[in-house]
Amino acid sequence: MKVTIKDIAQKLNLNFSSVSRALNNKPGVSEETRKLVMKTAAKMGYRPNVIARGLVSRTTRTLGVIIPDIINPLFGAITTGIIETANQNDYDVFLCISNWDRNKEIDYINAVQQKQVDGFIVKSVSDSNTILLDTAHVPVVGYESWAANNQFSSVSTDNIKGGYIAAKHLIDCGYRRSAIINGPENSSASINRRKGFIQAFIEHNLKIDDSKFCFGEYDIESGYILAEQLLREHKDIDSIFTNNDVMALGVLKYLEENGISPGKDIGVIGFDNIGIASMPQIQLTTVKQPKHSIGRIMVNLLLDEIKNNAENIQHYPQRILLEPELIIRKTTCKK
Amino acid sequence: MKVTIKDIAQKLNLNFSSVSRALNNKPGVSEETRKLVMKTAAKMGYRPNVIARGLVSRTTRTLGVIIPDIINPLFGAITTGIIETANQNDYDVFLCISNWDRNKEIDYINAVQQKQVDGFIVKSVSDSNTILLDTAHVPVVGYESWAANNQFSSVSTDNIKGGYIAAKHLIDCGYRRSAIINGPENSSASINRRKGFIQAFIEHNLKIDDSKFCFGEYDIESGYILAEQLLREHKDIDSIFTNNDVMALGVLKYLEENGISPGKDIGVIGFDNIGIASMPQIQLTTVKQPKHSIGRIMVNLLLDEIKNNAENIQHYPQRILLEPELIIRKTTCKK
DNA sequence: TTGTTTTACTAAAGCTGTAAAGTAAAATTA
DNA sequence: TAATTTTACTTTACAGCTTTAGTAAAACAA
Repeated sequence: MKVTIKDIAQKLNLNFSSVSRALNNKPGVSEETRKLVMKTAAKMGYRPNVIARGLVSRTTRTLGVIIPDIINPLFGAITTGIIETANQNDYDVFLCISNWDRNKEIDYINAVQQKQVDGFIVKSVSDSNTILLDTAHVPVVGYESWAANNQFSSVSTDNIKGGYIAAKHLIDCGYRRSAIINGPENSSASINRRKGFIQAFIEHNLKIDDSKFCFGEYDIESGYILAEQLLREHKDIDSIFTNNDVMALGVLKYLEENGISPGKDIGVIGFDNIGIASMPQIQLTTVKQPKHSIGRIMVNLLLDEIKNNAENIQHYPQRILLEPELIIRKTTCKK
Repeated sequence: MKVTIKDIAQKLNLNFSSVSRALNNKPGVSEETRKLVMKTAAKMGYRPNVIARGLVSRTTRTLGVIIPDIINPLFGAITTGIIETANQNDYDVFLCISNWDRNKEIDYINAVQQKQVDGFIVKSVSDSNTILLDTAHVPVVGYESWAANNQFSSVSTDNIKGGYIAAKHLIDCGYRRSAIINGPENSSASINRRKGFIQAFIEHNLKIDDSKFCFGEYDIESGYILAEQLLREHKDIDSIFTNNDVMALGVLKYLEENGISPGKDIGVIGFDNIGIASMPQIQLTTVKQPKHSIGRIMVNLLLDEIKNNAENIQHYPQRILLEPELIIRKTTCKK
């Protein structure tokens, strides 16, 4: 069925290792033989079994990528960046979707590691990362994983700064009584964005009330439910900072359904700058993350580490922080 | 470094094949030894190298998936369905994004095939599928590939019917002069949706003008540009059928920016039913595809074929057509 | 006790490829 | 022409695992 170098060798009455060298452009075969081998290989439809090759070289040119969810356009864009950059460097990607499930994440790490990936890119749900690191002796780059574990490199947007510029913008617009719709309580992104947000309020001698922090999942429903809850419990809220755009969409949905005009009646600012945020019907003010670049940078970092690892160069984990950018649209414009 | 069965064998003064049998629960080892091996393997942190195992079994429990784009929520959802179902069956997935580029697609097919995937799921951009089939002797399942090549199985929504119910709904709403914003001219989905659409118009003794068909890419920009063009060239258009929701979003963007009220001034119906379509600010009427199921069904079909292939059971390509469903929202409500 | 069967292993081959070492013939040098 | 080097191969080993065949010892039957 499948053509191997042995089949080629047999056909040409050559030893299979000569065929190997001919195909790999290594010395030790005459130009004549090499050409003959090449031609025969092409004619027979030979495709190297890179798996077998990997057994010898102990590399697979394959990366494992574990992401919570690709329907959230944030991760969709990051994943696209990852896959594109990996492919440009002749790596393929095992894509795993943990669906925010800690156990699934661990299962994936084990399964994919057994497939001998050369490295991992992980957006960890909980911080099972540590386990990963101990058991897998494989280079790893995380997204937003620094706080949890600085044994391996991490890339993220500067979330403190992102929270800060979000708050600063709200304050500049004249909002004074903000609420925050956070992601899960233990999410480091959420923690840092909140931290930066509060910091700006303090710097402007404004108080921000703990009771106006609420926590949920990073999805539309959560945004919707928490908006309802917040606005019911606190009549004085004049603006909401949601920890991502998808949640902000939920907030906007609630506002729309209840005849509350975002921007006028209440300010809303999100995080990520997903595509839909720019729709004229939405016009969500948000903090942009360089999503595609995040993917690209993570891969480049990982490939570096893989290379260093192969050459036994000492590994120093790096933390890369990317700049957030304020995108002002219509959901914040009190003045 | 990495623990192999040989390391375990050496430690226990056993032959490595006894270790192999012990770990795989095959007969030929005493219960005592088996337990000892198991315990030692766990203690030493042994992880089987499934790659090496695959060399012997000639399977990798890996699928190759080639998709044009995962930021379009349609493919995001299909891909999620694929990955989830694959994982439930202990398969991993190489995800490749062709970015609607025919050559990239071919490159991917070659690259991934060399990694000995057990099967392919492909949403082909052009129909390079044929090449694939000839060179790769590997089971393949396509999304919307039947018209192009019925050598391998294909799953899709019944696009003719989808187009039909879209038109029927517009007619029922009282619209009479529709335009169609299609995808690329050679897209089979686009062709079939248009065909069904026209059919409904004919059945209702209505005429639909060829000059109101236009073609573009499946993205927001295309929808935007073509809406502008259509409405400039044809003042009488009362409704637009776009071949997917993302394009419809572009149309809605144009309408919003020009003070034209969708639903009232002009009817808009999309295709796919992506998440944002249900946002109150959007409320896009559309034809729903069972996206997640499409992914699931493709994987199940593929795994069946892989199994049959292994058992040398004759392969008959199947065509699976799923039911589209009309989702009525606010962008169509003339009456 | 001898012969047979079963048990519990070991040895070796094979999956596909790379790489290092070995060899015979051709080409070069003295 | 003989000695040396180069060329073009072949042989062998190995990557990590499975599988088949082979073997020695233990268990059993006659």
